[in-house]
Amino acid sequence: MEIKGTANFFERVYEIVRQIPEGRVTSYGAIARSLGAAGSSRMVGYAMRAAHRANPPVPAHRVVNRIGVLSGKMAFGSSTLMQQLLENEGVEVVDDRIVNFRAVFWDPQEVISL
DNA sequence: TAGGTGACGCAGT
DNA sequence: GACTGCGCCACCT
Repeated sequence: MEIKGTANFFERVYEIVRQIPEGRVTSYGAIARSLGAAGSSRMVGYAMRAAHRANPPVPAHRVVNRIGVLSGKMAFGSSTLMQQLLENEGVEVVDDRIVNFRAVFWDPQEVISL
């Protein structure tokens, strides 16, 4: 299914990211698939980089790459800020990588299938 | 107006 | 099983 009401690709990405529960994370690829743009995972990452421009701001720190690495921590201004935010939500992060990534992984399809 | 960039993911070797 | 290269498409300069 596709989300309607959101004309811009970026906003569609933000819509999904905003649905991520606290203490959970997801991957760019998962979001891309949810939007029907499986091959455009890069676009999701690019959208996240500009997430700070979104209104209201999206929890971009809950989005990581497919292996659970905080690839975009730099976009937060501080290399440790992203990790701090995740740990604050109960997500364990070691060496810029999420521990038990599979356990805290949240599939966007879960909401879309509503 | 046109080109380059980019928080990734997958297939092939 | 692990590593490298290519594709993808919207936004920014």
